[in-house]
Amino acid sequence: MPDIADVTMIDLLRAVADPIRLRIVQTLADGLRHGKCGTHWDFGVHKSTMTHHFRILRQAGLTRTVVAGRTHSIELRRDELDARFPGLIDALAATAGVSSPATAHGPAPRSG
Amino acid sequence: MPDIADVTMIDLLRAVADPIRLRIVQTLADGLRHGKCGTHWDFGVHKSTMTHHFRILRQAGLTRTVVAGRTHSIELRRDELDARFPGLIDALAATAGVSSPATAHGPAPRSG
DNA sequence: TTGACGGTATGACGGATGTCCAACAATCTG
DNA sequence: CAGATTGTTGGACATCCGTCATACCGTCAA
Repeated sequence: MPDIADVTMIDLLRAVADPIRLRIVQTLADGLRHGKCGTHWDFGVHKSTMTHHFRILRQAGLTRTVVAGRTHSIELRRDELDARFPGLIDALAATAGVSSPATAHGPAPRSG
Repeated sequence: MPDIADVTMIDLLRAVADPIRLRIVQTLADGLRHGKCGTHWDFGVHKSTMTHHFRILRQAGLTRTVVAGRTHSIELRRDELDARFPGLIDALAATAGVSSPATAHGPAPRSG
């Protein structure tokens, strides 16, 4: 896990410029710890592929890994990232890329 | 140039996840129009390589090209981008990735 | 028309990237 | 110990990406 001062914006952007990894970061943006278990992340890719993505995120300085027994969990390095790249995580976690744009008729927000 | 509604966050992130293109976007963040002329952008790469990067940015929905005679200029689609991805351009344009992180103090706020 | 300038289009090439597979390691359970 | 669970490591492979070189096109100036 790199020192946050050594993390460049390019490192960070390259890490999140992948559909799977962006989804992971957006999920982790809730501030909670999430397991690496395949049951939680169902992207339809192989187990080792997920390991690969988790490694990219960690090496990019985005996440921290917590090992407990035989289960591993990851969490965003939120405070450090917010200090180094103000507003970036918030912007990435925004639902703009997930929800449908105004013109398209996506799933109605179901106000209830 | 794609409709802003068709632009995904992944498109956008892939476009800026390159040193040259991120610098271009950060420069364009001043809201002004900048020429594509090689004299303005000296990245030490070939002319056609710059054309390639400009194309990526345009196809990703980040920039707009204005042709005047034999000179081409580009500008950020700032308003549309801010509406679709709130805070993202601001976060990318921040100097965090440019200034030196060595001290970890960040740029002095210069109260003046 | 000829030439210079600004930029694009196309093809080629080496390196990076995402994916799978098989093997391995560490931990809990019996 | 044996077995199951969780995750990593390494290799292999196809694809994508950034770069260059060349050729080409449109505009302005003689």
